[in-house]
Formats: sequence, C-alpha cells, structure tokens
Amino acid sequence: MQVKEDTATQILDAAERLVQSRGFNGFSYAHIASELQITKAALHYHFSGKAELGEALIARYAARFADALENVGSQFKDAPSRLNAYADLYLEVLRNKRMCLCGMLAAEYQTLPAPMQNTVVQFFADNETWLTRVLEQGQSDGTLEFEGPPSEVARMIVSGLEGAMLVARPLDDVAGFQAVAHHLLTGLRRTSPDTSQS
Amino acid sequence: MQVKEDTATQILDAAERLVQSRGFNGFSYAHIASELQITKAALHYHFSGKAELGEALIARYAARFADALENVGSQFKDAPSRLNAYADLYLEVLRNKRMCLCGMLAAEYQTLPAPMQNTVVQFFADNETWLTRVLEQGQSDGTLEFEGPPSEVARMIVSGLEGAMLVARPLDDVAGFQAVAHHLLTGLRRTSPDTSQS
DNA sequence: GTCTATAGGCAGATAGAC
DNA sequence: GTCTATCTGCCTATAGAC
Repeated sequence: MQVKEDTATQILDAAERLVQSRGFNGFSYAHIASELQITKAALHYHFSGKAELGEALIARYAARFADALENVGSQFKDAPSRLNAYADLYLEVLRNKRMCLCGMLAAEYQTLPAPMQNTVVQFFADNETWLTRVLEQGQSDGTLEFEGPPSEVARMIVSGLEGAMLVARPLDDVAGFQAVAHHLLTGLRRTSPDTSQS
Repeated sequence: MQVKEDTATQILDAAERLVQSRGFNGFSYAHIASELQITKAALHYHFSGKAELGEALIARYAARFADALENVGSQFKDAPSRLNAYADLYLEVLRNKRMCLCGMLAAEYQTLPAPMQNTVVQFFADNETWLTRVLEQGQSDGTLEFEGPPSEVARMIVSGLEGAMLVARPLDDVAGFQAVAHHLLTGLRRTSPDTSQS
C-alpha cells in the first residue's frame, strides 16, 4: 500500500468527510485546502468546480455502497442476516460521526445542482431495489414475514435507518441508533423470540 | 383576523419556509428581504442576527408543535389514534413540500450556533417523551403490543417519520411517506387487521 | 420601522507564473 | 500540479438619515 494517496483521492476524502458532517452548503474549498495544506487554486485543477466535486463525491460513494451490498450478498445467504449486515453499513458511518452522504444531500436537495439531485435519487432507488429483492427472498423462503408490498417495506427500512442516523447525531446516541435498527428489523422476522404463548 | 400580520411574524414565516426547504445554511437575509419586499437592514431591526432569528424560529416551531400534541391528546383518547394523529402532523409538513424544521437542523447540526443546537436536541427529547407516554398507555390498556422499552419504540417512530420525510422529498413521493408511516404504526397494533387466516 | 450606503469577510472561480 | 494574485459576487452586519 502506498504511503500517500494521490491528491484527487485526498480531496475526495476530505470533501466527503466535510459533506457528511457539515453538509454541502456547510463546507467550502477553503476548508479542504487548509486541511490538505494546498491552495484553493490547486483544487480547481482536480475538480473544476464545487458542483463537479459534488458529482464525483456521490459517484464514488454510490459505487462503494454498491460494492458493499455485493459483499453482503456473498457473505450472507439468508435474508435476515443480509438485512442485519445492511443496517451495519449505516452503523459504521454513524460510528465515524458522519451522516449518510446521500441522507445529508437529501436534506439539502432543493439547493443542489441538477446532476447531483439526480444521482441522489438514484442512490435511494438502488438501495430500495436491493432491499426489495432481499425482502422478496425472505418472504419466499419463509424467513421473513410482513404485510404489504416488499417495496414499501424496503422504503421503510431505508427511511428508518436514515432517520435514525439523522436523530442519533445531535443526540450523540449510537446505542439509540442500534435500538431503532433492531426494532425495525426484528419486526420482520418470522421467528420472533417469544411474543405470544408457545 | 387581520389582513396583514406584523413584520416580525412575516419574517418568521418566510424564514421558516426557507429553512424547511433549503436549510439554515441554504438561505440568507437577502432571500427573506426580497420575498417581503423590504431591505436586509430592516430585518436586523427585528432580529439582530441570523443566529437569533434561528433561535426564535425553533422556539416558535417547538411551541406550535407542543400545542399540536396537546390537541392530539384531547381529540383522541386511545393510543393507536394518537399515534396516527402524530404521524399526520408530519404528513401535513411534507404536503407543504417542507422538511420538519428540526429534522433539517439535525442534518446541519454541526454547523449551528450552540443555542440552536441545544433547542434542536430538546425538540427531539420532548417528542420522545410524549410518544413514550402514549406507548405506555397503549401497552397498559392492551391497544398496543411491542417488545422492548417504550422509549426505544418512541425513538423508532420519530426516526422513522423524520427519515421518511427526508427520503420522500427528493423522490417527490408523499404516498411513500404514508406507506412508511402506516407500516411503522400498524406493527405496534395489537389488533392487526387480518394477517393470518380468519 | 424602514431606508441608503457601506463595511469587512468569505464564497467560488480564473489568469498566468513556475 | 501547485502557486500567487486577483476578480466578482454574496454574505452578515452596522451607521446614520428619514
């Protein structure tokens, strides 16, 4: 592994952390420049403008997330385990004291350049598609049980996890996030521990 | 009712709408001024700075929300109805194409002045307290059934609704929000409609 | 209460040297 | 690739007239 990443990657890393903690309207080229000890002008060499940097940011994030989903799919075979692993992806982001990149951008949606808006929407659509398939799988093999269309439940999972991150950060309550994730997912398990009489 | 509200109220109304749609870092005094057809300087007469305006904004929003919760408590007596009415408060905000004020500020939390941060946290705490009481009531009288501490379920409801708003706005999908709210709340009802054979 | 005028700073961005 | 220097514009905020 190289000791130092290339500048473009360093810029993306810094920008990503800044957006996930402060929002797209809450950071500037000056923030990144001072952190990397280079000038603002140098940033423009790598990313022509803030909008282009933002697009690159979402593209990399979405690609990384897609990879993570693929890993989840290969490491876990049953639907409940896949859902747990999915929630753990969010948990790791929160542990780094960050909001989901696209969750943050969703809040600022109305102020974003159109290309960024479209990519944010695509991110949520892709997540729901993946979740829908997992839910259908669990419903078919009997490991999951729920009412209504799987796509609606998928939306509930995405919404619940995004909202749990959103609320957990001001409250500085990682355990609260985990509790919400647990409640969201255990409600879908067919083999609930012991709710009624055996 | 008066034909024209006083200027301070008009400013709060405009600022509220702007923050709920664009975020605290996504609007400026210039936006409000042009909307109300007055100058930026006039705004400073009513609210000395953006931070003070922000504090006033949350204070009014929280007071209004507290009133709404009181109304819900007096209009509906059983826990499931109260939860439905609670979710409808969020639905109305979304119908106006807005994000919950404190949900938006939660995203921008790290960039907010300290007094605003504290009030945002208080908002969520108050909501969870109210919901916890409703959940305890429903659990006692048997209209609700769930596992784990009521406070955790309260957190799940707040998180789920906030997240559902967050995601619904970019997707422009009010129906999706309603579906999520339905799934979140029906999972708590003891008398589920007809999940198994009759 | 609202205005004009302006201060002082930071934003995103560019030109051109090295 | 990175720099210095600079531009233009918008930001929050203030002074002082009306």
